[in-house]
Amino acid sequence: MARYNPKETEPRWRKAWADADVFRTADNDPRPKYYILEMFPYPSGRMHMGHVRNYTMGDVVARYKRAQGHAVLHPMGWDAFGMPAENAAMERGVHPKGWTYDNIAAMREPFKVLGTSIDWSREFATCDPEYYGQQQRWFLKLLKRGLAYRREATVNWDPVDMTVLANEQVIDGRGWRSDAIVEKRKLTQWFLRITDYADDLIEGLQTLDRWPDKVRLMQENWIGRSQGLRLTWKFDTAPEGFENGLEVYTTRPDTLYGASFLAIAPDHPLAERLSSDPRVADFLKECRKGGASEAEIEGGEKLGLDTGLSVVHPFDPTWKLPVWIANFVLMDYGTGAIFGCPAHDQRDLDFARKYALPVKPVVLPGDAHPATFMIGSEAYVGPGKIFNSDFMDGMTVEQAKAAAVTRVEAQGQGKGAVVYRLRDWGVSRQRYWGCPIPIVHCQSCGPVPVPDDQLPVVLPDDVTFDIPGNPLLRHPTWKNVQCPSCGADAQRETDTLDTFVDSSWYFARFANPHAKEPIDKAAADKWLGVDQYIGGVEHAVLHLLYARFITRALKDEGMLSVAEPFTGLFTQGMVTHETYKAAKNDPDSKDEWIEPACVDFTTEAGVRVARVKATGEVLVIGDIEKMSKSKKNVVAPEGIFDTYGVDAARLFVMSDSPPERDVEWTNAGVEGAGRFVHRVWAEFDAQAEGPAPALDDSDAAALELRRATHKLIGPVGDSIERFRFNSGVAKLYEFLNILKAYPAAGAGSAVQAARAEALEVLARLINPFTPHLAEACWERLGKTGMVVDAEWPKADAALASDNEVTLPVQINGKRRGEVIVAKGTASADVEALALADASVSVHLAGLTVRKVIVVQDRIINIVAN
RNA sequence: GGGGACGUGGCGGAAUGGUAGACGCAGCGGCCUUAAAAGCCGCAGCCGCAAGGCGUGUGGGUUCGAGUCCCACCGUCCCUACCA
Repeated sequence: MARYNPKETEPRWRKAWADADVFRTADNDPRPKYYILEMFPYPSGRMHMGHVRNYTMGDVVARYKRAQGHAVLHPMGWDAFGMPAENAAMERGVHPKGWTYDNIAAMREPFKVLGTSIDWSREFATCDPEYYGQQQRWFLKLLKRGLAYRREATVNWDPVDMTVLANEQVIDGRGWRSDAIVEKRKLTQWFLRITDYADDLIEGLQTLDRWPDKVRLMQENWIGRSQGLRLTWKFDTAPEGFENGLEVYTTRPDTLYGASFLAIAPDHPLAERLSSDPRVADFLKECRKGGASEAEIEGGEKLGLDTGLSVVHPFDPTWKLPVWIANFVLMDYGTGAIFGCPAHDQRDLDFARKYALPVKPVVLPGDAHPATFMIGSEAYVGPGKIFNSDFMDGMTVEQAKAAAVTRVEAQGQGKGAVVYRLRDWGVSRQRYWGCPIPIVHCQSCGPVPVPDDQLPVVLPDDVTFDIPGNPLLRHPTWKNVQCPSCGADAQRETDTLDTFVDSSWYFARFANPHAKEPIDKAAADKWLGVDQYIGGVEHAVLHLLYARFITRALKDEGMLSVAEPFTGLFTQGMVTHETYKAAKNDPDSKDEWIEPACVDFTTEAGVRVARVKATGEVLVIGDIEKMSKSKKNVVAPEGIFDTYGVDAARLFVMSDSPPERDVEWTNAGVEGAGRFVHRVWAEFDAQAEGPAPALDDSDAAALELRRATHKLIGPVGDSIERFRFNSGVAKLYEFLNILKAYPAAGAGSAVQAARAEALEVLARLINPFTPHLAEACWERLGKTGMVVDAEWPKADAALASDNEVTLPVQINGKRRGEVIVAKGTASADVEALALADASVSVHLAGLTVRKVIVVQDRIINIVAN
């Protein structure tokens, strides 16, 4: 009896799968298709436990669907453009291209070791010219449709690194790498018109019934549709250029009679118009200083300046309101101007109290009296009846909104409008390692698309990173070209595309990764949408929204047939680990984190104590956190594979926690999974070799085992379908405990026959989770072929359902006994049995039975007092 | 400020409104061993010798029956944020 040796077994089976090329997907496979995809990884060069969890999850489903008879597409690629490669170039003098492809090569190995059932023939990286060239092709089609455009926009500019930073890269107003104070700069940038699809993207969410509600809600909030009124206020005396008045946007036209001031954003054109006044100029300077970091907004005080201008109320020509510049008004939402109704908006109220502006309530809560209702320091934002409002008096808030809009529209001063929080997607990046935007700028022709026969626009290799800024911009020759339109000297666009563009269509490219057009429509029609997409929830409003937008845009371009890229979505939790840090005397000193590999544990006086292995120094056990370099709580998968085996690692991440929740990595946990692997093998190893004897249901023990076997099949499959892998694994553990009670008896016994059946089922049920072990077991059973190609077992319905059931008997909801009856026994008979039961009747002594509830085959409850 | 999720043993967690705590980890006892490790067999929510009682964050409600449904509160976590 040889102990199972994963180190020897696992590579052997991976080779067998590769040799047989079992995971290659044929486009002409007639079986029902199933497209499963995990969010493709960034090639950092290191696989981490999050990858193990993500890709194992997908692999469990992929292998299960294969066994269920689906043609499964399970491809793999690399999200390979982006800043880390350029940072490496700047820090270490390596080339981003070499660095990236080296990383891909380094990561491909552990991904293969993980044993996932991936069709590697479809692999590509987004930095392959073959891929990004096709991306340029469809970008130009979007440009032609007006979905891509250029405009001047305010961006975060890092003056040291001389580059634009994304909002996420600005930390407390400083560049994340340079630590320089970030400036707001106006630059001409490329945008994708995602706002054209705002309504469509909201509506589409309703069709995504296999997405988590949470993600759908996050997208809905992010798009932020609001219904309101655009309203133009006439100036009492109009400043030059604003003769038409000042347009504001409001969602509360019902509160127009409660208005007490107008306020414009500091970067509103009117504010700029007035900045010749030194008071205004000073104030605008003050506002810009603040920066836009969240912390500053949080504690930020509301600042305002009265411009001295006044406007006329739309419903009362004698009513004049002051126009202020206020720091809390945002230029890029609505019209950049608001009317303030302090009584019914908290920000307006704060502002009004500070600058002693009038506060006039116009919405009366149901329980309040008009004479006594007062606004203190809290605005009233609830429902009620309108008052103090002339023609709207007595209306509900909703009625008044409609009435005000109608009146304003009739006066020609505005229009009901829908406004979105969502902004167009700025895709320009002043960076080298991205997809070049295929445009040539010509003095006379303007921006000209690069002609199709000159695509792809390939990144030049001879670039330098010794000084900050965009290497493409300072490249001596690359940008100098002739205008494709007029032939004059012209310059290439040196911005590259946001890497989120790369990941917005890769799932469609997998249908045929070497097509001569961006998307092979026939292949895409066969495979899309992705039946099951799996990834982290952190992409809920970034990647997952962008991909939905691009899919729609490409559909409208006729390149795709589906509007939704991912019909099923699952967002998995993170892999966490305990943290360890050196005890410190000075509370202000920096934490010194210690890697788990350097820590030993003992239990002293019932308390778990962590010590540094080498020195014995006692450590502080910190929080359980996402594995990260900074906390040094990372456990490398490769080491775990080596120590415990790949299957044990896979099994542990699938079994310990529900998949949507975080899982804490513990060595004890993976050891437990490893024990299961060995115990499974021991059962197969103990089975007598040779053909199994015939099944014999007249043997009670054998029949018992057969029942357990057939009862197992449904729940395990169900747990995979419903993404409850931990429960499925628990069922397998439970079954093994049952199986062990039936020792491999002498050859030819009924129990041995039942065991043979149990093992054959078990090998197929563990296959999704521990595929290497499953193959070894299958081989041990003497089966021909590999278990990877075996069908999912079918449960015998008669065996899987009991013909006897144990019914608990409750008295007033407390369990007092049980009766065993044949399944489907009539209620009256069950009731009689229950009342006759000795342990029940003891508790009924002195009580009168009022009612007996019998739930067939489930429970009996006796109501008595 | 707005939105969402979640509170079950020492720990991770099971439980279509129907026997709460499956399964695993840690723990305890035993077997095996010269010994240890591994392995195997058992025990194990809490109080209690037991009978029994109490138990799913707290307080109410619906129900024959609530971890599960409803209301309020407390706590933890996540997302989002001067969005007019």
